[in-house]
Amino acid sequence: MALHDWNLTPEAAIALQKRLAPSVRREDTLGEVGLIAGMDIGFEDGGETTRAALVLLEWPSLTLVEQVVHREPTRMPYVPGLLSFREIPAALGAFEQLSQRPDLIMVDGQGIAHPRRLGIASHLGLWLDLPTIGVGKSRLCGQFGEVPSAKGEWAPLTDRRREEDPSDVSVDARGRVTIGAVLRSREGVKPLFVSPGHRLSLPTAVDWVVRCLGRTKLPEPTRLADRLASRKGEVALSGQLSL
DNA sequence: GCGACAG
DNA sequence: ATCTTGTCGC
Repeated sequence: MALHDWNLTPEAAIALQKRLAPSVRREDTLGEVGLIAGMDIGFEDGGETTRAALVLLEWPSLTLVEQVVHREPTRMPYVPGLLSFREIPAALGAFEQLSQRPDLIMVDGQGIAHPRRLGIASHLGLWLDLPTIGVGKSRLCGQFGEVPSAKGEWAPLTDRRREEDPSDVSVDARGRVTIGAVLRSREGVKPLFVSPGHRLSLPTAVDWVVRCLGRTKLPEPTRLADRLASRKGEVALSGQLSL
């Protein structure tokens, strides 16, 4: 299927997610990490234009080495659970302009913390066959208790087991599985929802997000991508170090 | 049938 | 996500 054939009905999109979800890898397959990408989407013209922003940071300096913005007409509406079909086409357009392949990608949105375990981070990871982490600012599904107040600590995000979950996942006494972490990325601020996208485990996903944290709520990769996607013009070259 | 609902 | 002014705090 071509990139632009994603003119699916909600039913077809859901069927596709169920078919793809089993291919998502939740084990660590990370190699040496030297480049980390951050991806986010923004909109213009009241939503008619989709703007994909991509930043590439060098690890461990977290120095910005490349940034890309790609614009194209919006072709799908926002539907909870089907976000990837609306945003991935533009994201891929941005990746085509990137001169280097990242070793890890942090995406604004959920990974497997999704009703069918295929949030935008997982879907993008599958498509690019690269390790991805979902870094959401709010919850899509799942339940969680009180989140510790110290930076770096987190509470598990759990959900009832779904057919899309692997046969070997650990299920608790109540038939629930852990799909992500509600992370305190900064004291006194609403927590982040971190979940594995593709090719890495939850502990590893949380580790990388924490390692990329500065003084702000969002880790550097998505913080810079966020800024590039929201503000107009390309504003990331300098004045990036908030560490 | 009644809520919940990434960006 | 985006539309928007002022305001609180480091």
